[in-house]
Amino acid sequence: MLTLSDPDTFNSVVYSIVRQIPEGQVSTFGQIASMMTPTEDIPEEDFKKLAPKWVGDAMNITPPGKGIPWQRVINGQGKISLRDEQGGKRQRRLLEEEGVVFNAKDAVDFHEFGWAGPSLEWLRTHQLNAPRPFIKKPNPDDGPQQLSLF
DNA sequence: CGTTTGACTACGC
DNA sequence: CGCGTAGCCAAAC
Repeated sequence: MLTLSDPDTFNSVVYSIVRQIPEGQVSTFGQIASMMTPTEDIPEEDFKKLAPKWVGDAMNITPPGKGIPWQRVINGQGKISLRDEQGGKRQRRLLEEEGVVFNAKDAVDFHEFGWAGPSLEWLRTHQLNAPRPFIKKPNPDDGPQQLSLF
């Protein structure tokens, strides 16, 4: 069983997930966190609140040169979370070089660039949950609103 | 040493 | 819809 309360273990799981994000797509801290299940030593409700922040912490100390596409992880608003201005510009540049587009609000449209998550096969072999899906924007022309996956 | 501060989010006002 | 807070914890002040 994974001991996700151990930061090193938690981070290694995060990195393994981030490595799956394809070029030109983005994930979020919350989406990555949603794939993980808390171990018994932490209440689930606490984990749900804290895991996204821990994912952010993991991104903050991403080991360089190991092929971890850290730039593809942004916040739930579709925006870059780096506080450091230089770092933020660098991340945006890296994403734009991959073809990711930022709108006028400096946000990425998940419906266009959001990652649907790893394959079910990969998730199963790594004992991870399917990620919380993005909610599709209801199109007024589509009649009654309905929630659909991605 | 005590305090502040984070690549976050969900939730309650 | 905006704003503050809780949740854990290590590192920097």
